[in-house]
Amino acid sequence: MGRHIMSEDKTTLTDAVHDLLKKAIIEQGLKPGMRLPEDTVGEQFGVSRTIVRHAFVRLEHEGLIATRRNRGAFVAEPTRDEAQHVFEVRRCLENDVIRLLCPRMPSGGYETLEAHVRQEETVRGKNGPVSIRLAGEFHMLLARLTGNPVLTRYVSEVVLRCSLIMSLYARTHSSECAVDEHSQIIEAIRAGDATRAIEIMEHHLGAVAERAELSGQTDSIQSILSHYGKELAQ
Amino acid sequence: MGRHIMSEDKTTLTDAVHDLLKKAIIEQGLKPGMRLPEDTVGEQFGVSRTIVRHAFVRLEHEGLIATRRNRGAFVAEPTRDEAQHVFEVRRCLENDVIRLLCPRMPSGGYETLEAHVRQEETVRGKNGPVSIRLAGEFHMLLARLTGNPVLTRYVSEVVLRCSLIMSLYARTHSSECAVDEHSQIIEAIRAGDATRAIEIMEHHLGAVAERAELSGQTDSIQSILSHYGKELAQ
DNA sequence: TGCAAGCATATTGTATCCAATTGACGTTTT
DNA sequence: AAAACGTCAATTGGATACAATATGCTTGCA
Repeated sequence: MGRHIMSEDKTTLTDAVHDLLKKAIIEQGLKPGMRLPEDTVGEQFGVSRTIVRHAFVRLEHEGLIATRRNRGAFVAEPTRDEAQHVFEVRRCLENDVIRLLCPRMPSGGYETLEAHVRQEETVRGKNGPVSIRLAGEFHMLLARLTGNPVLTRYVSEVVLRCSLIMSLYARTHSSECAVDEHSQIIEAIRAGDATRAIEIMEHHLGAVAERAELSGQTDSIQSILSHYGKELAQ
Repeated sequence: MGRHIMSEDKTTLTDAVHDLLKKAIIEQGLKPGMRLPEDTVGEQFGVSRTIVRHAFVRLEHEGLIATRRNRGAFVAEPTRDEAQHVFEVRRCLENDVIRLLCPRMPSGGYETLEAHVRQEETVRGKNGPVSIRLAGEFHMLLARLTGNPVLTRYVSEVVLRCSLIMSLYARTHSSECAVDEHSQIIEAIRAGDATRAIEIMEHHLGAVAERAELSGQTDSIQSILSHYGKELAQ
């Protein structure tokens, strides 16, 4: 049956539904490939299909769902190739963030970052989902400190898409980010050493991408079909 | 009255309306700040408000329009600060493109680029709108050659937003891009000299941004209100 | 005559309704 | 019995209808 969502009408219904679905996808409540019927979602949240549809448009633009004409919406299920593209852009953008940040870290920026890292350390190992979320937020925070909302949005988008990708391809979720590398990045930026910060960042993200098994294989027909080999093998 | 748009139903109505509005905004048929009533647009294209609304969601996400609750949609009118943020991201992304492209320009890439530059040269000076469009497309083409669709989309978005910004703030449109610098960038990439290519690109985009008068002033309250001073002055 | 409050209109936000496409199941035919 | 065809339920694409909010104008009052 469901009831209305918005506690206060500061935002529109579409925004509310969008945010909830986004959260559900990131937290893997909704798994990649899962179908999202419009009226099911609408009933669940107590809104009409119109609203759900609008939310879908935005989610698709953000790469979190895919829609197929007359077939509806599905939680995005990026191929390995697509995943690699997202990771590549993430590396580019995060390096850009470092370059911008080195000469103009705002006052209080380091304190904010260190506070965040401390928070990450306290939950390390314990609460899996929370530590994954915090790891992502570290990178978004870094972007936000550049003071550039356009860049911040792009970074957020790719970081979130990476979360989705990891949930698809990662062998182990192993907290997704090494917390101590976050500290090292902060220190390198504080020292004004962009080159070193980028080096660490590259290693940091490279480790994540590798864990996702994106490096070796490609999306060849063979690699796809290999998963189905057993059913045909006699 | 208006008739239906889609010649063939390869795409959805929303896509068609979205593309038309996008084109109209970029070509300055729709000028920044202009109001976009839903039913007016709908009647014009022969579709219902539902479709227009969906198109608006995407256009807003792309930063080409701004919507205010219960007040409708307007063609985006970025402030100088916002404009500067867009330009900054554009510089970052285009430099990233160069870094990626240097070690892996696809075969036939240089030929495609040179053909494009030749095309730019033939219309140089003559057809203003066309040469502006071609200049933008050079940068999108460069991005596309990386083979990364995610990066290509982001570059396209900021390039288009820059067009909008130039139409707002540029003193002279002066073709917006120096064609010979495009050639120089190609040559630097061909030589594998990313540093030099980035240097030229920075100068290239810096010149564009300067023409937009973004460098000096900021968006302080004073600078905004100064435009209205006369009306109150006795 | 100038300002404010209230009504009227226009436009947006949301829900419902109709048409068109899809996928599945059952039937028929070879 | 297997394959192809046709019908049917379910769901999406799109339009219309209704409710809520903002804007503009008129009118009343100081």
